[in-house]
Amino acid sequence: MKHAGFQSVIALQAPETEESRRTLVILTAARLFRENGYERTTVRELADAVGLRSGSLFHHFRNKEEILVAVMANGIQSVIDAGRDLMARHAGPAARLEGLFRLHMASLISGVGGDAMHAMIYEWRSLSPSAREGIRHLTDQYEALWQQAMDDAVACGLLEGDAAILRKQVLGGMNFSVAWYRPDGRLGADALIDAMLRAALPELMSSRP
Amino acid sequence: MKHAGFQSVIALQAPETEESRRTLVILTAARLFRENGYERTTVRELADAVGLRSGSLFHHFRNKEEILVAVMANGIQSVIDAGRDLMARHAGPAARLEGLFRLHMASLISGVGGDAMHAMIYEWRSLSPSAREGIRHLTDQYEALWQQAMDDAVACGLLEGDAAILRKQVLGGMNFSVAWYRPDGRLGADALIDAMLRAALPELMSSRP
DNA sequence: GTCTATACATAGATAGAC
DNA sequence: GTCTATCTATGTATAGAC
Repeated sequence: MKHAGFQSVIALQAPETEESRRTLVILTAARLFRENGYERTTVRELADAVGLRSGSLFHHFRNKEEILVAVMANGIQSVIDAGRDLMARHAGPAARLEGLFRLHMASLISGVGGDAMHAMIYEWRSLSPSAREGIRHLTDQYEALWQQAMDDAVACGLLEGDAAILRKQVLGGMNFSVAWYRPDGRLGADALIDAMLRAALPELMSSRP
Repeated sequence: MKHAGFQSVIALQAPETEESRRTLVILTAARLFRENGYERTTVRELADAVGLRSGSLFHHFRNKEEILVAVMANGIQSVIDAGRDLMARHAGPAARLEGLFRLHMASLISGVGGDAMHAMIYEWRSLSPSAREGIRHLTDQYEALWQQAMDDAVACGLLEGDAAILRKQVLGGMNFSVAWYRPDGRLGADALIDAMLRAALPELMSSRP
């Protein structure tokens, strides 16, 4: 089969910039990693899924690990950005905590963001020590947002206990939902987020119906 | 290097039954899977770690997946057994919930049980559909224990909300601790379990110091 | 920037001697 | 029950033409 000719036609219709092609690979990789896991996803499968031959991937990425790093960095960075925006728009500890919670759950459930979060949760052991350090730097920033919100909530009496452990428990409970939540199950996305919020942080909801 | 002679000496000192050798492989595999992940652990590494040549493993297990299944089934079964024993010894919803919580955390933190739990959490996607079904049958039994305790706690007013979601949130928060807990960190094992219990189920602790 | 072709390593698994 | 030896397949990554 001739692939070059096919590619030319596509190029005429929608010229791909270097950046958009790279992004397509990253988003597709995130989806495949979620479906089959990083180790069981081959570069050939990924190449097929984006309409390339396997060798061509290595023009965009030095190796397979660099793709995983890009998937993770891409995903966590967008949640950090949204989280900072949220912290800037809301002042009270209750509103901030609830906002971060809903943002995190929405990221996990949504297709694009969820794929990247899934990789963050399940595939970090496949990173080399140096790559792990780079991703760690990003997750630290995200956790700092949560830590601040938790500290404020404890300081004003909204929550009780060890703020760091509370943060771990709440985030862990959310993250694990990627292992069991099914969009076609008993709860839809919105109902799930509400129910999870009530379960994890009932203090936030006690003044509501 | 001659291996047969070495094996003979060992056999004279400590004759290994079929069962104990199989158990050694399972426990060693659990540890290696935790350290390096199932996909990145080779049958050669596992064989080396138990003092065998790679081909010999396939006398005890049909294939690599069967080892993973044995690791998981072994681990979850021991927690189920301990959980049922606990439910039989305690009657009240509060004592049962706290008991299940401490049992689960202790299993996660302990070396042997923790390795198997780690595999349950991280490697279930490496199972074939049929193997996944078999393991699912076991996890269903374990979750049923929790569901019963949660239902009772909600029924008697100890907890509020959706019992199934509460269970998912609490178990998820615990399970995720394998990703961040370090025994040499700020909290020792006992302090961690107490802090996690306060964070996840503060209702159980409100009547205590 | 993509393709074709392939190098090179390593994986899981098997056969048969002992 | 374990070893030695090996098959076979599949993986990542590279080289060079276009």
